[in-house]
Amino acid sequence: MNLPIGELSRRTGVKVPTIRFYEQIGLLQSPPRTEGNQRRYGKPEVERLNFIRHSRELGFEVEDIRELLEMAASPQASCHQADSIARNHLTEIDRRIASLSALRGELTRMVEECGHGRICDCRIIEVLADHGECVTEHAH
Amino acid sequence: MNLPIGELSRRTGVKVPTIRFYEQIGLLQSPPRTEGNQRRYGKPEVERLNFIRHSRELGFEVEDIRELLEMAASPQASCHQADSIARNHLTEIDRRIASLSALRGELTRMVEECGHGRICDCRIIEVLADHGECVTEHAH
DNA sequence: CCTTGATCCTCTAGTGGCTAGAGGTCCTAG
DNA sequence: CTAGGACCTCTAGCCACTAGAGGATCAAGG
Repeated sequence: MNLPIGELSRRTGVKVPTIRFYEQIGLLQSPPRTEGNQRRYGKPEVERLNFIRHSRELGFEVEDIRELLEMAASPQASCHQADSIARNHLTEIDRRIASLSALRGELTRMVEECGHGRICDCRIIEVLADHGECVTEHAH
Repeated sequence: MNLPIGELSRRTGVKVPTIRFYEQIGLLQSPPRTEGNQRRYGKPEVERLNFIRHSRELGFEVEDIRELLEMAASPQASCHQADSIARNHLTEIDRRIASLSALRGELTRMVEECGHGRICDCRIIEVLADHGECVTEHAH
């Protein structure tokens, strides 16, 4: 277990530049180096990076992950804060889903009403322009 | 109709720096200036900017909007391309909704299973760590 | 021991779509 | 003529990476 960065990358599915980036912003600690200045990682880093990857996949922001990692490091503490981060995130996801669904509705209507004729009669352009006429190039 | 940028901003709901930004990236043409070098806008710009704002609200990317604007400027052309842009966007929206919903499911399960006890027993942290034990701070 | 080529290093800059701030000029009402 | 609000340009920052230049190191084969 003395993995170079490429191997850590393969085991976690996190790209090499991203790993270095995580180190730079302090999500990962600086690992020990070889004499030739190359990073070498152990098992704890594999786990920590998997934790980060999974959290990112679930859409948590880096700042949230920072807190979640701290919590994970003190197993005897209350998990109230973790719960709160997760719930806030859930609310945000719900908000995004709602907004995307509304948007989907408007887009669907737009596309369905398009008569596939000239731009001038196109509902898509019309809806975007938000008024009853074609938008004409303005000669000012 | 010889509006300063602040008035254009008020009428379209697009912030002043954003208008200047749109000009910089070529979404809006450079308007005429006063002797004192201040921008003055007319009605066509109000319409064009409303078109842009509405498109952004619907989640279209700037490159898409660039094309849509070009189309809107040639009203006799076929609207096939507009239709295609809108359909692609709709597909992308569907993809995002699906992905967020899946994520919502996992998050909900996580939050519901949290026993509100110690981190060590917390499903949230456990799921994120993706294995059966608490993640412990690695002393290397 | 030496070469080869894959992997590693650091550093800078770019992505998208803005937003913020510094430091200065202009416009207009009183 | 002055005050202060609105305007100007320019640079830098946001998020979470990604790309690329230009060079060093490592491990395996000859």
